[in-house]
Amino acid sequence: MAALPTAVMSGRKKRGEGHTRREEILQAAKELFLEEGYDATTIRRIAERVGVSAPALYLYFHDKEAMMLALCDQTFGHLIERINDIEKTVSDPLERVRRFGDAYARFGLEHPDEYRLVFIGNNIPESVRKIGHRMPIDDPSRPGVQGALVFSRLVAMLSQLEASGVKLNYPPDTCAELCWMGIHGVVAALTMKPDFPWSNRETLIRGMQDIVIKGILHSA
Amino acid sequence: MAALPTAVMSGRKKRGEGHTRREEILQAAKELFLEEGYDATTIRRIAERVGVSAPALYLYFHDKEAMMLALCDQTFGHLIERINDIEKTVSDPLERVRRFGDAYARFGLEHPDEYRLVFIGNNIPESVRKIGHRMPIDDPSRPGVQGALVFSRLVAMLSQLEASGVKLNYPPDTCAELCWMGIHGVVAALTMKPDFPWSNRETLIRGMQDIVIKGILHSA
DNA sequence: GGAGATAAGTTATCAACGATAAGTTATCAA
DNA sequence: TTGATAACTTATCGTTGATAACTTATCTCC
Repeated sequence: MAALPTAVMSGRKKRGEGHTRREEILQAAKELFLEEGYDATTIRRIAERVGVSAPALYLYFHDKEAMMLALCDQTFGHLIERINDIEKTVSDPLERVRRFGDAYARFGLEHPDEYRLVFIGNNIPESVRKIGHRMPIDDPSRPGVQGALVFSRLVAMLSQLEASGVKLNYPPDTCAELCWMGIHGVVAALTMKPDFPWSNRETLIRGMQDIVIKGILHSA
Repeated sequence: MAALPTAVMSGRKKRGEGHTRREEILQAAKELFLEEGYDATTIRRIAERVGVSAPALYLYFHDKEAMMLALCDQTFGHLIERINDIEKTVSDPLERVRRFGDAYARFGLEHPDEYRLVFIGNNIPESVRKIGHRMPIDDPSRPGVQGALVFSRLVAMLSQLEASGVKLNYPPDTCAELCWMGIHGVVAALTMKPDFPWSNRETLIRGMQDIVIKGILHSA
């Protein structure tokens, strides 16, 4: 925040500065989503925190879900960066998969709300989606796809693992599904039932990691 | 008073017959939950299908969630019966665990909505629960606990497995958590993202089954 | 067989929600 | 100065889950 002298009392934005308001909305929405959860956060409360009226939010987002999806993409972008780092710094294909699982699990536990929306909740009633909205049907950034992108990276890693000569018990995509489902099970359980007396987190992450890797590797 | 079409001629219940109405509500709610999902099902639609006014439902249930929980307990009761059957007919402790996982996965896939509510969704905003309701705070049947009960059966099975002399890589409850998380990951993924091009269901169930069992057994 | 008592249900209504329509005001280019 | 329009606001809609307060049918008891 450099030279922004004006007070927090956010007045109307200047002509080309709409994107600034958009980011303010995202910031407020993120705070509220994390503080109180997605369902408990209302459009009106977000607007109040930003300092505008509730309908103003619809100038920048198609609906409430679009705000969450934009936040998800933003957050999952960070996970993808970590995956990129792993692929840059780790050469051993099996170790890559390990590091992926570790990064994935920790990421999910650190961002439970985003994780829930992309990989668990996904309340999309979808039944009948309203038309005639003010926003263009598709944001060019196509929010909400980063989650699937993460999964595809795991598939790629396992394909490379097989290509490197390691024998697998299943095709690479099936292996990826099984690995992902195992780690996802850990993340989902810990984030959705945080009050249950689970065993130690590290033990569970490490344990599932060992289990799925041992399980997909063809060992006699 | 105009005579309504006799299609839904459910008159008022006699004095002691309230429980009949309660079951009618449960039946209608179950149909609608399965047809359209939990969120998309409204109190008014349930009441309409039963043939009573919406507030009448609150004579028998504390709120909407209580209806779903009652249905969950009912449905999970069937799963518990199957677990009982397994324990009666299968003596080998390891085979019991296998059969448990198989029964569990199939059950989850056959009852996705109930499964979601108990093991996934659990939307409990919980922030501030209303008081001063008409229903007693606790139904004596204590709905919503059957899901946890299922898990405890798995813990028991793994304790018995260890007691039978089989060496495990982790304490029995940790093993149970890992087994459950793995199978849960399969069920959760398949039910929450049914349109994703997953591998063959049977392969995934069987695969995860093999993986977690191999993973918890201490084998040099 | 009337008189309460009360189970079973109704109508009317609430506040809150997401979302839209239509009008208003500030900003900028010409 | 003007006219287009980006950036808003106010007013309102239809639904939702849930309550309060009133009504009606059924039962028991004298």
